[in-house]
Amino acid sequence: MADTKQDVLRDLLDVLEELTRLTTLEEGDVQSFRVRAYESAARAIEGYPGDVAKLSVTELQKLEGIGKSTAAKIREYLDTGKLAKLGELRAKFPASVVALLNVQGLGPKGVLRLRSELGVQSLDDLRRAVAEQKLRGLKGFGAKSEEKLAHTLARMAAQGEGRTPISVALPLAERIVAHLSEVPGASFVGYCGSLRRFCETVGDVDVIVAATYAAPVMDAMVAMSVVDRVLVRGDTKTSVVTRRGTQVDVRVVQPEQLGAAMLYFTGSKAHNVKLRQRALARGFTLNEYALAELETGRVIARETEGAIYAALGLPFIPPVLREDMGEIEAAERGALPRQISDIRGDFHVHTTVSGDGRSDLGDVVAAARARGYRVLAITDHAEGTLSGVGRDALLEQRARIAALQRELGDAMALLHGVELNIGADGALDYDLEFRRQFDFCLASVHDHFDLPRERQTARIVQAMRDPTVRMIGHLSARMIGGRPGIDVDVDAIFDAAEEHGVALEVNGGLPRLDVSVDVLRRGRDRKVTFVLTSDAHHATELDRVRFAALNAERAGVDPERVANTWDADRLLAWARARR
DNA sequence: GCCGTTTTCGGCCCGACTGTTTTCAGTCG
Repeated sequence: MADTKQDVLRDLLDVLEELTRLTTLEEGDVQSFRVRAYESAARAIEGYPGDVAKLSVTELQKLEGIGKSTAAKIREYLDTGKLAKLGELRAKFPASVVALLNVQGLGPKGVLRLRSELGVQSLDDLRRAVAEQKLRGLKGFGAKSEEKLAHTLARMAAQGEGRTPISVALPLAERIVAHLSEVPGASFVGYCGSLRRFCETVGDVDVIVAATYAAPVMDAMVAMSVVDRVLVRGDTKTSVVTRRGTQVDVRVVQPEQLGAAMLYFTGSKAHNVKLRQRALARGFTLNEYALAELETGRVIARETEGAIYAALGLPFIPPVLREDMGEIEAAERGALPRQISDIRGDFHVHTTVSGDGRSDLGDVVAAARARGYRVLAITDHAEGTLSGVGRDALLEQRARIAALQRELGDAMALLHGVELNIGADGALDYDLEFRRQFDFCLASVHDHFDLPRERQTARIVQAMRDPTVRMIGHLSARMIGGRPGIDVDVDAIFDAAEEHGVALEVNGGLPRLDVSVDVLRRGRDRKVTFVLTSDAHHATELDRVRFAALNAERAGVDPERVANTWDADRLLAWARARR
């Protein structure tokens, strides 16, 4: 099977990333302008909604951040599948040397010195050199940095070099925020960083505290039971590592500087750099304390993010968009994507009828009512999965739902749905006649994750052809930080979704966030309907639909494409439609 | 390597913390 658009894009981004890392070593500087140029080129490619492979050198150069040289390299790679420059650099720096850049605390300068002075060519070499205490004699290193590296290497060996999945980071952050909020004098506590931007994995958790005195906050942080080790303990910044191995940075700022600090620590770095350049062009300078006049130092804005954006001539830009993928330019034009609000229903919810559901039907319905929903589809597992059930249990549930509907009246429409399992060859549970009796069917993959792309794509498209299927659940079936997604041709899925009028789920479960932001970005200009769901297995988990909304907003999906935001009549008509 | 309301050359965002320093380089975000 020929490479699809997504393969080409992924490969191209990989090439640019490798080029960036190799150039970092070549130049011995992460801040090298060449390095930064490659980084911004990658962002431009990532944010381009169309098919990059179709762009000529001239057209590529029109994308911001891509100039003559990088455009030519991109075209060279797309046309020949190779990049001469990359070959040169690979010859100079073997992959095992490049991997040393992953060691926290070790930058390009350190890597180059270790290599030239001690002949360190790999992580194993480094471990040996550290064990033999060879680093302490080296210029620029000492006993203390050697000890630190030993710690870092041990940590890497124990848990891999992985970033922390959002499903771990977000609850951790919320716990820390709650704890630090108790400290007297802390007027605001919140998390920032990539977590606030809702990235799927985070390198660390950034917590920001507004307080006049820092010491009590820092004391409270290092005293938390989740803390394993303290890395840094300064006046404004403290860094710890949790027992699970997640780094947490806590910064204390003066209350009046909160806006500037939030902006700064939320990032992304690229977004911040753009804002500072914008500030300079207006005779201002922007740092984590304030937006101020360059000449006089007079403070222009600092208390809120909104005030700083306003002073830079921009509307507030939601954190999830701050990736320097065109959001500043869009903000300038007044063309930021619309926010997703007024979610009127959920279409993927489990009850105790599923083996893995933990809340009774009545509790789930009450929770949905409390959220002001107008539509709720109950979708327990069909018999095709381990947690699934047979026909009798579902018929019993149907009767209960009918009874509950009589109590509810017009307040909320209850749909008796089911989550069908998509078999290896696309077969669905039960038979067509039985499936037709449901108000709402979604179909998802729960097994056979290793099939080749053609078969994965074919099985899902086959399921989409079934006249009862209204929505495909968690398309990739990935678990962030755990199981990789299945290999599927996303463009073919979009085509089938358009052809058959089948929606794609935006699953709000943090381990899933499926479809991913990448898929959402690529689908936002297609005529595909997306549906936000909680995939709740407990009544309290209905709230996860907000994560689905954040993911869709990250991708800049227009609310019109999101069925949940439609008015109740349209939404209900869509859910009940038959082919 | 990119880019142009001071520029096609000469700039390119900003600060904290650490360790090895005795005034600063490296790393990080």
